[in-house]
Amino acid sequence: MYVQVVFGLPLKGPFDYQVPKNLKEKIKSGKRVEVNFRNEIRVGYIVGIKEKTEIKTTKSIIKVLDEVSLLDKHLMLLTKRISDYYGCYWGEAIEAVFPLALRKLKVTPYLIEPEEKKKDIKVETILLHDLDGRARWERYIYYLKETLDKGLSCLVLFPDLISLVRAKEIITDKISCSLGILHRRQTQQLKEWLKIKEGRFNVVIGLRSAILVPLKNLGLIIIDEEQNDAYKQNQVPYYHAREVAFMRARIEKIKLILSAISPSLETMYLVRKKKIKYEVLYRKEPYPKINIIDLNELSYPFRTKEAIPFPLLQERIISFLNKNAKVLIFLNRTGFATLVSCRICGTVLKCPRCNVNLIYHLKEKILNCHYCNFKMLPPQLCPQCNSGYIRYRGLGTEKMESELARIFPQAKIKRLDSRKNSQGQTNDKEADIFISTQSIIKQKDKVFNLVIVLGIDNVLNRVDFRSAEKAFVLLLDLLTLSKEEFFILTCLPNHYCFSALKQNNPKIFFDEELKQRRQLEFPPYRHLGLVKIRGEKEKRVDQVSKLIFKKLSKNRKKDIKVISVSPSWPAKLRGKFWWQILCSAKDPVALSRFLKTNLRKVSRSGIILTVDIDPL
DNA sequence: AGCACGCCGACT
DNA sequence: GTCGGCGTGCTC
Repeated sequence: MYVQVVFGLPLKGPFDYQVPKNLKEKIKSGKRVEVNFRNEIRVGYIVGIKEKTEIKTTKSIIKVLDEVSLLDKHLMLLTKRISDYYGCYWGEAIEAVFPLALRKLKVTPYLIEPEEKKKDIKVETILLHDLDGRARWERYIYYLKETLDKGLSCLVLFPDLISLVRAKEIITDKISCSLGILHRRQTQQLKEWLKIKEGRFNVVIGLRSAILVPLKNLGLIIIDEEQNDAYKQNQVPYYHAREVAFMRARIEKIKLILSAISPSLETMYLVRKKKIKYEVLYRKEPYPKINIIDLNELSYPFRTKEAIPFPLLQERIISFLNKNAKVLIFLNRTGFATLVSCRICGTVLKCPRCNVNLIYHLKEKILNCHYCNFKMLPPQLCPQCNSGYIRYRGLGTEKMESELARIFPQAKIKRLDSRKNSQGQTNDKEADIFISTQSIIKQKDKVFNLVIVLGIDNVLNRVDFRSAEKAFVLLLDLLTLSKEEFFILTCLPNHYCFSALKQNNPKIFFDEELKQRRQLEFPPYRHLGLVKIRGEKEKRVDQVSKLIFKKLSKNRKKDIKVISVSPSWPAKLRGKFWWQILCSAKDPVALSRFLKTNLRKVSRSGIILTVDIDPL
């Protein structure tokens, strides 16, 4: 008797191992085994059992690590699908299911598992378009109760810890159930995971990786804020939890609910094709008055990016301050100055490892790289020409804070930085003017009478086909935090993002954006595959990238497009040079298969290659 | 991924 | 002659 074993390594397998007589009873697909692989003791995952093998010299299994199979047939199939879709190896996808402790040689005890129940569920996918921002919970509770009443269990995913903590409170308060919580940073992760495996919970909530929990008798999956980038895994297997949720719902034949204030184009496309149901939850409170300010019409100093056009807004801010109302100034850039340069020779201070502009932070009095976190003291003299005239230009939230303090000395001003926000601290409710970056959006309990959006053009002007989508998500999120008045300052006042917002009609945005995506043949009409090439030697990375591009172009099959080869942004990161090759196809499985077979034989010394299907 | 094997240039 | 960079192939 032999078992087929895969490993959490980029290897095509499976590998056959002999089963000693005394272990035969314990063998089951989905259990982990201790084996010798290349003279190393490793954890392997059993994916099959067979009587014979063509391999001449097989080794024996050393130990079976689990008393019960940790991957049932549903999860086994799911990991296979993930590996086909994202072009990783099966073992890598299987490993993503396990908490860190179980990827090592840790023994698990005998667990009593729940019996399989018959599922009496309407198999469907629904998008809840939550324009209110808070209305979704009523629907969540309805669907959760419906599923629990049928004796089935539910899995609910949230994009970040703040939402997860809030969800725990709401569910504990509104629903009688046994609630399990799973995320990668918790201390009791293994314990909780094994409890879930034992069927001790009928509702499990978690972050991205929870989409792979071994929860039996699943009847419902909910993905909260489905458009959130946090659902995309940024390491192998690069999966997106929403996509995996579709796969899992299909395998388990269950209900899937997606929700968003501003849904992803991928999901909206499925709504338009009538593949999923669409339910709009309209805003309960009246909409704020929306003002789009055209910066082109302002006189010189206020038109530039680094000046704050407060003369224009001063009167509005003061009138709100007089009402004792709350003001939010949104600016998506932390730090004080975003451009530090020499007044004499023009040299801009850049990160030595990433070659991007260093940001000056006033509080810590340091220059900081926002990509690799490199830190240095600001030089007194220009490193290029030795002059003593260093200029601090560009606007960050810190400079905004000091400017506001100068203009509105009577107001209490609070700057919310992402570190504080992610801790979930909310003891700063008493300020008049809040200054914040993107991190404010997670704080659904905060509401502002006046919201002023600055620097949205930085998002719109990014070289990224999703830039409009990202800007629109941001604006709709901010709109749900806004009560009375909403200002956007932009040099692009005619952008369809703003028209859709102003007319309270997201359809305008989705129509235009989908039209453009169709013309460009970009997602959601096709799937992208991004090959990233990185290495220490700039010239070599450049050459290899172009070589791979040529090879891919030559070998490409019908339906597959090999679009471009170019340096990434940033082109240099942590001392390594980065290039990328972009490909697209209708069928993601064909795309990853094509890339896998063609990249296997490419020379790779001094070069690291990664493939990301559906990159964000 | 890591490691061994084997090919070819350059150099104590 | 051999040291070593790097392409190729294998791991049950």
